[in-house]
Amino acid sequence: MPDTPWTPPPVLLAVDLVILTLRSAQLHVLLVERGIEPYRGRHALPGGFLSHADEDLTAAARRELREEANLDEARLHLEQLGAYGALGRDPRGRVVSVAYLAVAPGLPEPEAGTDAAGAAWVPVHDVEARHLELAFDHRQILADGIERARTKLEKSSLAAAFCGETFTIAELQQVYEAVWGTRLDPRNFYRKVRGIPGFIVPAGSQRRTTGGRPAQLFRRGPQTVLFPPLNRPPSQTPTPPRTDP
Amino acid sequence: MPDTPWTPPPVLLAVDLVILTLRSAQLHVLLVERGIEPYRGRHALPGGFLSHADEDLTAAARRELREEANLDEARLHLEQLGAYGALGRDPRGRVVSVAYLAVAPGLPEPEAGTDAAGAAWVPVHDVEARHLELAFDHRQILADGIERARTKLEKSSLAAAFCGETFTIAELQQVYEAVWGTRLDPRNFYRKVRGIPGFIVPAGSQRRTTGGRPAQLFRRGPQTVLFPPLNRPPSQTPTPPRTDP
DNA sequence: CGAATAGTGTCTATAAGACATTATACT
DNA sequence: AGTATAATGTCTTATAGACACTATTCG
Repeated sequence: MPDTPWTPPPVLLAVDLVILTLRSAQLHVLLVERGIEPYRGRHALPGGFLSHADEDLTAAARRELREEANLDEARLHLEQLGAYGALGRDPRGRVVSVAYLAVAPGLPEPEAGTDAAGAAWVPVHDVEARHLELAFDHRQILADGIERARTKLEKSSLAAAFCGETFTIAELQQVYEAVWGTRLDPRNFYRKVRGIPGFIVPAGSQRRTTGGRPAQLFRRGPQTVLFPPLNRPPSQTPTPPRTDP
Repeated sequence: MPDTPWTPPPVLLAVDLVILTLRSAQLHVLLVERGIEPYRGRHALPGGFLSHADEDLTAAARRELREEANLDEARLHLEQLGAYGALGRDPRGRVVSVAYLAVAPGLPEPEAGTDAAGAAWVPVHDVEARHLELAFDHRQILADGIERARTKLEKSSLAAAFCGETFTIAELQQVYEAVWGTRLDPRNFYRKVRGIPGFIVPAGSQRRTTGGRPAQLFRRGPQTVLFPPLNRPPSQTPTPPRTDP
């Protein structure tokens, strides 16, 4: 253990975003097409390097959210997924990525002519089924982000982040069904959701019509921790949690 | 969006470890006393900078585990907690720490004269109750590590990592009680644990005596995902999950 | 024997899942 | 009326929690 004046090796830090949303009852992720090498032409998660040494990790994530996805940073959920630092993950050299999970309410297609040009919402199924290959280790990062969302639906109010300011119970159910990939009984779901104190609160007795009886509108309540939890039905292929990126 | 040949700012990467174990039915964490500034004399999580640019994050964590804690890397649980990159967290400059959670079976005091000299097992309660202040943002990292352990006990076989190769049901129960900070009914616990397929398997009909009827010994089974889960009893102070480091 | 710890059983309250019915809008 | 969606109710079954008892070692 030498006492030499030794300087730790600098490493390049990047930020990558898994931005999830619901579009026509399907879970989508925002992907960009890479314009430069490496992986030119390949789809990738939006992200980039820290812009300057005094930029916070979260600030960098929010900046990418704004620049690459044209998303309002304020009104969406953002949490860290973890750091990805495997050796060969970036052919350019030693790059460690800190991945973030963002959840946004259903939004229109990213507009051409904006900074978000080249970005597009892609059904996550297309990636999971390997119809679409991603750059770097982004397939793994996306899988981790989806898995995080799946587990957090159970005990947190994350589902509301997929919805707008107000929403119906049926819309909320669609979130659970799309993210979990299961069908839920509307009657049991209704009873369960309304039985969780502080999860959702009636928003005036508004209504919204699509041909049947108008539905009550709700907004998210003060409670972020759900109790009792909404348990995900056991599936045939339980996704085992990843030990380490 | 300029096209100038711009180089992203390099950042120093460190690794910090939350090493948890059980000593006399109390949850302990391994802390070192800092010998140099900043925070000289203060207790801190074991950790350090990446030793060279070609070192994996996980490899660095394992190296610190070996050097600072003198722990056998092979036989313990290790998982990433996340990256901590707040701006003022290290007075020396721009340092981002990737934190890892390690769980070890009950072990003797770190021996003086080894690399682990200066390290000591400290009851986590002493830190939580602010009887002991930690360096940097290590109090937060520790809190996150404990919270991670608490949640993972429910649906993963992490509890077995606190035990030795073989263990009794009562020992396993002590793990849950110490980490969750609750009392559990031995009879219900026994029934529940044995009812989870693949969690624990009888290890020969060994025994171990402390004055009463000898207990069956078990070892961890093949199943890492627990179903049905062991639910943590609702507490008065539910720890809300942290959004972002 | 009595003390101490291990293991098993039984009852009850509560929650989950399946399923039927009523309510309120639309064309 | 007929159709579509929302909301509520009932029944059955599984699970969680409280609690009593038997079993096997020790001194």
